[in-house]
Amino acid sequence: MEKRLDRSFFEIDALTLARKLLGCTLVHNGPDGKTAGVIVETEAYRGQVDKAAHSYGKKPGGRTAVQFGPGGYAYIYLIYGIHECFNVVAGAEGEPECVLIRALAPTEGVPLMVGRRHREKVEELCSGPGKLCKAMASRRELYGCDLCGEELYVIEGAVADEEVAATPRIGVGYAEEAALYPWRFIIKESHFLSLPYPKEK
DNA sequence: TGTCCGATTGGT
DNA sequence: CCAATCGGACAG
Repeated sequence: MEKRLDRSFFEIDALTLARKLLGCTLVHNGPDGKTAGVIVETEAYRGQVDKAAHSYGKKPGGRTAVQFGPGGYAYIYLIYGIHECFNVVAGAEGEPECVLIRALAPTEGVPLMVGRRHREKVEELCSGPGKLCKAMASRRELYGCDLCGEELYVIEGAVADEEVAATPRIGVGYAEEAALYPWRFIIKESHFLSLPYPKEK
């Protein structure tokens, strides 16, 4: 029944991985308990060709070091001095790519999430990159954590193309031409997105 | 060493 | 609309 994704699943380009992660379930099995949610919103970042990526034009080392390693590890960084964002490293060794997880539909550990977030509504527990990190206790201590391990892992899942939309990424207006790349993927009808998807006519 | 600013969020 | 809050990136 429940199958955990193995290393090979993550060893592909970030664009492909971002799409394939929709419908999969991210699990955090930490000291305080277990939380999990279905991935409903992702964004691809490709360091070799993408001005919006932290690893763009960079050599291995520093904040993005883990991105240069093999796929299937956690890239977590501090944003605005306050929040943290969780990414899945994509691609093979030497390819600095990753997928930002932007929203989840909670499936397990909701009371734990409520306690960590100080919010009651399930729809708002994980509806943004910083929110889901807080809800799942993804602190920077998990930087470089193996996603094929026991504390952090992903369960296989899928969604049909008709349920998916691709849009420009959020908050990357500074990235010139890359700002318009349709590298954000969402499950359109999900009620757990960071931004509502406009009604189709 | 110093300054600038962000892959955000929550409260005015 | 705006403050919070800090480390990475880059200029000097």
